[in-house]
Amino acid sequence: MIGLEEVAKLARVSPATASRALHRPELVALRTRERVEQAALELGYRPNVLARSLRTRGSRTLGLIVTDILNPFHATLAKGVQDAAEAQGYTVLMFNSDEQPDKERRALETLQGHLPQGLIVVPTSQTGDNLRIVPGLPVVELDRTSGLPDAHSVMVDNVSGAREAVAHLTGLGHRRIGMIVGRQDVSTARERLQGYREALAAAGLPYLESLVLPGNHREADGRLASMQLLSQRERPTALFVGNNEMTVGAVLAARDLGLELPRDLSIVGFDDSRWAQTMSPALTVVAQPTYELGMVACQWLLSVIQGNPWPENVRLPTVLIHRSSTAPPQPTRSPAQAASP
Amino acid sequence: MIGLEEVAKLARVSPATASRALHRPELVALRTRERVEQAALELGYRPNVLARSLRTRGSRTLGLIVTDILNPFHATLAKGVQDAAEAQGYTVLMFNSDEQPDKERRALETLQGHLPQGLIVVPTSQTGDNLRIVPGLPVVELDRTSGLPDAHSVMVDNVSGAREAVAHLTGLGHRRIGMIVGRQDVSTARERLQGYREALAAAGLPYLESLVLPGNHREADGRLASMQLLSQRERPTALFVGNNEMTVGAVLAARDLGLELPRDLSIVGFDDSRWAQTMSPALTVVAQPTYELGMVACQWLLSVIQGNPWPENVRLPTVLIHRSSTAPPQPTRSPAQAASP
DNA sequence: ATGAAAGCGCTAACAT
DNA sequence: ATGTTAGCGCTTTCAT
Repeated sequence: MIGLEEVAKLARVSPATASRALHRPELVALRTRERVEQAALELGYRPNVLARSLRTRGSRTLGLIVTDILNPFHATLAKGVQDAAEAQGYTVLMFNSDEQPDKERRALETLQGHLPQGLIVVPTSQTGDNLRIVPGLPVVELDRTSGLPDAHSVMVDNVSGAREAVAHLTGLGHRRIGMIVGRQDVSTARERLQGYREALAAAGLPYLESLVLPGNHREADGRLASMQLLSQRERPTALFVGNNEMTVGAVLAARDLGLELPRDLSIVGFDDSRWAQTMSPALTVVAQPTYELGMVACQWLLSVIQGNPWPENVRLPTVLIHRSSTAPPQPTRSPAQAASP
Repeated sequence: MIGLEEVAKLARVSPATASRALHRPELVALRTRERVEQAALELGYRPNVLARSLRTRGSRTLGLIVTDILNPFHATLAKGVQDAAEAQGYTVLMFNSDEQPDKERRALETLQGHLPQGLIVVPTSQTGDNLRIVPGLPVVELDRTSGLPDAHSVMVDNVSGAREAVAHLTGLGHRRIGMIVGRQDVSTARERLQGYREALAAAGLPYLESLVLPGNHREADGRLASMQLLSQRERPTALFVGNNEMTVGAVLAARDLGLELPRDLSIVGFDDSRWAQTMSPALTVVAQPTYELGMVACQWLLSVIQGNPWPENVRLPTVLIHRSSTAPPQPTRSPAQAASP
């Protein structure tokens, strides 16, 4: 490997000067600087960031922990983070917690050894505890919040997004609206449920526990919960589903039950995706600015690392995209359609 | 930060002994070792991997460059790599080339400073050149090959996968089979085209250039190419599409043209996905062992890093999954159906 | 404006 | 079996 010493020798200066020439140009005479730059170029010099980090205790490295890299939503978040980091010359160490607090802990332990300068994390239920592994590290929580009182977070406005989605359904005339909701120890799930309740209240509809089924954010859970919900004697005419994966499950459940969208059932999902766009019928969804979410979180973190104060927590807006999976409920329903299996 | 020195002090040994106790246990008396371990635990000691790497010139770090992290195929590859690396205590630095040789080059430059011990790369067209940035680094090419004569690669058997797909179509009785093929500077595209030709030949069908349209691996290209292909006077009765993204485009094009699958058109895609599974009709595809691909590549690289010789290049098998988008061609076709727009 | 020297935290000779 | 010493490549005082 080409080291600074070789460069210095070729440029006939000391290693110290060579170092300064390359990243403190103002401290060095123009002519010497040019010589050093020339030498570096000639030798193909690449600074050893490990040595630099060790010395400066600043690694130009950020940690990123997402809960499921296979979920396109998270992949998009990650891309936003990476692009923002790269633009400022930072390297991202990405880990995957798979929603498991234990894997998150291990990721943090590994990460710590790399002396990251900041962390962006999509929290699990134990993030509050786990973060004690990296005391003093600037942390931005992404998409959800761990609930730590001094947490800094970049999220979408889940309450309003959910409210808008459900208001759309009530506006169409639906009065029995089911919800498949995520785990209540995840902040997004709590907030989306709240939006659902608010929209019902605004429409003068009662909140019925029997219409709200929990799922564990995965397709299979969404499918199971939807099956149950749609097999009730008096099944809902519309469904609001709390995340992208479970929405897939809901659509499949409807299909299994022979329900045609939107004639027999309206569905609104949370989070847009190509899948939602290309399904037939195309899905009405609450779209999130996913890429921006990641990018903003990263820019925000970098700004703090560079010494600026923490800004206020950020809430990006969602947009309801009206496609073809929602329609007014059937004016009349034959008993056959309400049959239980 | 807690350093080895603090641990050593608490355990009343020298830093050197503390270091040995923690990762060369056999060189240290059992009792001292226990004292050191205890001390490390008590203080929450985490080794500074930067310092370690600097000293040992071995960073326990691998580079991974994929061409599109938003493509679920690549996300799955990445997960396979990460899981395999983590299992052996290696950290993965992941980058995204977006199919741009230039971004690939920058990724390699950044990576080099981190002293990676190996690299896994999904090559772009310039990877051969770019790899000169990291001379001597063990490299595994994943999914595709750069064409370098001494490249080591982990791929699927594209020729046979494509051949099987097209043979399936000829077996159903199709005689006009179109193909949407990727860029010919990407090895997978070349190989899949070859499989297509072989299957046609085996069925005694001529290879018609007019039935083979190129696309740039993206949905939009697939859609455009399919539109053209399906608007021909005598349009194909079946389509073989060279990758997952373009298959989406092909399905949308068919939909736009009012063609019903599989009655008016059979489609086989390359690479399975949830989208392919949940589309209606569910898509017949050539499935790849994507996760295994990433995992094998990583295990392979690690084995080489640990001093073993390079194994033979690996070709994992594909599996044709027969779903509902393929059927025998219509026995008769009314002129109306073959109309051009 | 430049150089000499020290040291980031760790590990590997080399001693004992 | 353990301690002493040196040095990985870089940056940063402190001199000059």
